[in-house]
Amino acid sequence: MARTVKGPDARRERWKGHREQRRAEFVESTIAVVAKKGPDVGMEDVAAEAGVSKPVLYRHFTDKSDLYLAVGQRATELLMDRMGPALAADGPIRARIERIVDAYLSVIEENPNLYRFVVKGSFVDRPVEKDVVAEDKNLIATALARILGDYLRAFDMDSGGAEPWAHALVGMVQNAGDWWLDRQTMSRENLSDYLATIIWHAIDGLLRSAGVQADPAKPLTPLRLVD
Amino acid sequence: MARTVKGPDARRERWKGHREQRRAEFVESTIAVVAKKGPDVGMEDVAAEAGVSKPVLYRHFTDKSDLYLAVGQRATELLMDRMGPALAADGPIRARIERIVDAYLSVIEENPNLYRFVVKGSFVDRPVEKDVVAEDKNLIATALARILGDYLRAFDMDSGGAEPWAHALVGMVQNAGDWWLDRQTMSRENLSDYLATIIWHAIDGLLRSAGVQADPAKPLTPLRLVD
DNA sequence: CGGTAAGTGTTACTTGAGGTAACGGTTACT
DNA sequence: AGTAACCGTTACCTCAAGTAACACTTACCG
Repeated sequence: MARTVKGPDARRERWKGHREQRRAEFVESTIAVVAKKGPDVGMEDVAAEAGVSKPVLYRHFTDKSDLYLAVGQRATELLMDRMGPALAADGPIRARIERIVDAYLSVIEENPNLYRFVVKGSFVDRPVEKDVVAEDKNLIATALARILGDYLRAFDMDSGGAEPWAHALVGMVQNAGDWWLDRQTMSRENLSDYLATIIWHAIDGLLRSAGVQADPAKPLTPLRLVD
Repeated sequence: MARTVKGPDARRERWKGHREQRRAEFVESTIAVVAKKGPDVGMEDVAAEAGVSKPVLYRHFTDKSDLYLAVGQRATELLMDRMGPALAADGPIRARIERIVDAYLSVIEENPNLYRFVVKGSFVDRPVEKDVVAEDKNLIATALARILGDYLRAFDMDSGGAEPWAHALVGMVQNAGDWWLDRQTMSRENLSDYLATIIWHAIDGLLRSAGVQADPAKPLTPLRLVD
């Protein structure tokens, strides 16, 4: 008799969630071996770190590009875990900027090899919409652009610059962070302070041209960086 | 009798400068094929574009990394040819900033594939001191840092931020340029204007905190961006 | 005019990393 | 015993970077 009235096949249920967990384990193995050996690790290195052979790896990832993507997504989680509280916190605008910047710098400082691996992964040959680095920058820039745009529109100013300004601000932190990662001629605390200073001046200048005179020692209401 | 009184061997003199010229020709071939086929071209593509076989190419370049370096240096020449006049020109500070930014954006707009090829070349496995993109950014940032530092010191201010601020400003233009290159939702003229605006505000804010109230419609004396 | 310097040409080949074929094994369920 | 979904392995393929090894060309030298 056909078993159509029974539940799902338990042999199938047995493995529920297993593939996702396995994939996550391989991503962690990749992060571990990248930390150890640098951003140029190969699939053989990742497999060895995970204690499997390459065919096993390829059962869970389409190709190396797919692994880059998965690692990039995990790196984004780690970054947002750190930056999220700083983004959500309220307080004096300048201090908030400094905390956000510092959160980012602390992440790239703790695992510079992972940062470089992820950035390198942006150049692997594949559709640009799967570029995690570009996606992350866009995410942050879009949130910034929304806030800047809201402010500018509130004062009947041209908000056309909100988006490029947001991308410019993201570029400030990333490029200064890259330079600092290579040189480390100053402490992270100092760099965060300097970057917060110039970012604040940039934003302050834009607001002043909109007729707003903001106090850096106070919260900027209703400026919100999180949804 | 020994030929020590004669000039150098003409068989040798015949080829004087030839290798440098040949190498330059291969660099131009690379730029041409990259413009046509995109940043992922291989050595076979470059050789075919130059009308030679791969061994000939490898007589002039140590490896692909060496080709990346040579192309990056050529791209830097092209960039400086365009930016040099803008950097050297005097005039109202804000307008100067806009011309410099526009010069840069015009270069990456004219040959985006070359730009991507050069940036991708930064990730080829080799010593970081041969990274032309990092070198170019450092060159510009160092010139900026010198000027900012000079100004800050003239007013007894802490100039420790000059270098990170310079790298931050470079990052502004580069990241906004990358975003614009991918999207192109606005004209280059508009983007240059927006970027000049936020850069001016950032610099103005730094100067104000040093007690300087600069007029964007006037030259900033003795601010010089060229040696 | 043969020898030489410094170039050129070519095909066949090597190397190594990404990726896969093809097999057998394990465990729990039906 | 058959099956689902995982696991293991080695040998192998593919392809782009890079090279070995040969012959040829042109202009100069003695």
